[in-house]
Amino acid sequence: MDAIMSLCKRRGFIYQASEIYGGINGFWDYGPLGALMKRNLREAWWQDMIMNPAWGRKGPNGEAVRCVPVETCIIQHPKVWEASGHLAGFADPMRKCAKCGHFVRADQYWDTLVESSEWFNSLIQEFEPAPMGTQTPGLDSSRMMKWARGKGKKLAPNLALVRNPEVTLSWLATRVNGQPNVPPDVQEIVRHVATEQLNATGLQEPCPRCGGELGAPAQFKLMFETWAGLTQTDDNKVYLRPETAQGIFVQFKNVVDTTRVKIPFGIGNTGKSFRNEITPRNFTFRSREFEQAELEFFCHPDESHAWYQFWRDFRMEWWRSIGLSSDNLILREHDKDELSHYSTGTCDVEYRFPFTAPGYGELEGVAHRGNFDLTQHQKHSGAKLEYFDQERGELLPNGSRKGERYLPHCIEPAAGLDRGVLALICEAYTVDPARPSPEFMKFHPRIAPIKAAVFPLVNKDGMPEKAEALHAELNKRFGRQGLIETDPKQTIGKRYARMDEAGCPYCFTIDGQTMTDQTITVRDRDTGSQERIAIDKVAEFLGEKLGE
RNA sequence: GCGGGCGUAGCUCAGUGGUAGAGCGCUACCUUGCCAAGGUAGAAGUCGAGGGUUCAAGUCCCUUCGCCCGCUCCA
Repeated sequence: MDAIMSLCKRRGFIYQASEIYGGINGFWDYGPLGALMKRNLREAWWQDMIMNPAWGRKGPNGEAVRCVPVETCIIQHPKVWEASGHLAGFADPMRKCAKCGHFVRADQYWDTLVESSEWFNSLIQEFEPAPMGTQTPGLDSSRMMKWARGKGKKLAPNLALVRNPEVTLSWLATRVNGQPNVPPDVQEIVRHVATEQLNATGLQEPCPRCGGELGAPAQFKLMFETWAGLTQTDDNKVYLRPETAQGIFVQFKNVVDTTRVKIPFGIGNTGKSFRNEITPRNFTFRSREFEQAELEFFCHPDESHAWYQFWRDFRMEWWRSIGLSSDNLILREHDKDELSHYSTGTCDVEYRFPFTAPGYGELEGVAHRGNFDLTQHQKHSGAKLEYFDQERGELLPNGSRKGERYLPHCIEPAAGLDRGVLALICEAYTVDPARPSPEFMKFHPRIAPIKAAVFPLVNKDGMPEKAEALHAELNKRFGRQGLIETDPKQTIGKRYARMDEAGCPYCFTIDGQTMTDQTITVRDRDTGSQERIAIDKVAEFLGEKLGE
């Protein structure tokens, strides 16, 4: 991975954001080649999902797949995120241990303690089992003292009971003798052993890991906040979207009402999203600002599972078609218990990145979302989002249908473009020590930022002029798709090697023979092999390779 | 947030408290007739940042930022 990151920097694929200021955690910029490559990926998605969805295939309903685009705002009405569940889901109250910095979800505190706290499970064995019909375990202060000085010291060094057993245990006699009829339960006992100075601090709750006292629950803000308006008041608070999908759901009705689309159809949206990841890591894989390419495909509930399978299979095939062809790419269906209650299927397209291996990292999620989102927005906004399907319902005497009103179900293939670029880079990166240029990038021609290069074999004898003419011709025809390079300087091997490292699939070289018979050599990046073709067939050759 | 590692030229990395280095790459010229060939010259550095110790700090100490790894988290 280090070698890949180093190449990314060296050749201008990916830079650290704000690098001259020391960088900023969780943000990355694309250099010239990276920006071209990402554009190629976005463009491929756009072509194959919006302009010519699923390569013109028929869907499970037997008709061509129809999709339209939208481009929605990063900032939406705050209620959008309330309705979608992000505001609640993205802000789990967490408690932080003052001693070791460990985080615990406040709502799962006791479960976490019982399930995963070593010291708690050790300490509890020092209690006598509670007699039948009571909540009170038998307590023995000398056993607890012994535990505090032995096991406790190792397992829970910051627990009050361990730091100061005499003081901490002093409550015990008072408490038990004072209220013999209301014996303490386990939670109360735990609070007491975490409390050194009852009068000063009140009862405390211990960290499941080290026993130190936990702070009050604090909101974890996973959404970026800002203010729409000049004053930073709660009234003006807005959020940067954590996913592009909600913009689609919110505009669903408008698209239906204004563009003559008919169910089933999809709405696509690409753009930046933002999440305050707790731990941005693994190069660009988990960034705080990232770009998504999402399609929300709306269909009748009865057809939804068939469409789910359709998109799941197509998306897998699509990633393969642009270069992720090895078995590093897998499709993982979520288990039944992993599914949301409204979903009948979700899968991830996953790639085995060098930093996840032997595991996999998610590239794209294909989710059956049911009508969850439209239901939520209908409820929160009060707007009617139902679709009136004139092709369904019982057959009327006049031959038309009565129609059916329903909330469509939705299949969501949601791809991460930055993760896509990263996977394509990892997949393309190849080292072959047998080659003169051992390090090279095997990009699919459709994705490659540099599409071709034209070289004079040597910089004299009319070759550079000839090369310049061919370069101009190719550039005119293919320059919109990507870079067409040319370079008359230095030895041919060096120029080939440079192109290999940038992932340029084809080099066309003018040599002495060109002068006499009007042929040039084509060098294939992956094999290094060469063939001669006529100079006036070069554009045709390249067009074919680029999939025109 | 914790623990570990790292941070010196575009890249990979040397550098013992005492003048800032190498290889590759890059630029120019020469040479060059198919795979990072050779020669000559050149440009390129806030030694991550800030503070401290010292006559003197890339080197020692403290703080901080970033990257990588392991925990933790991941709707």
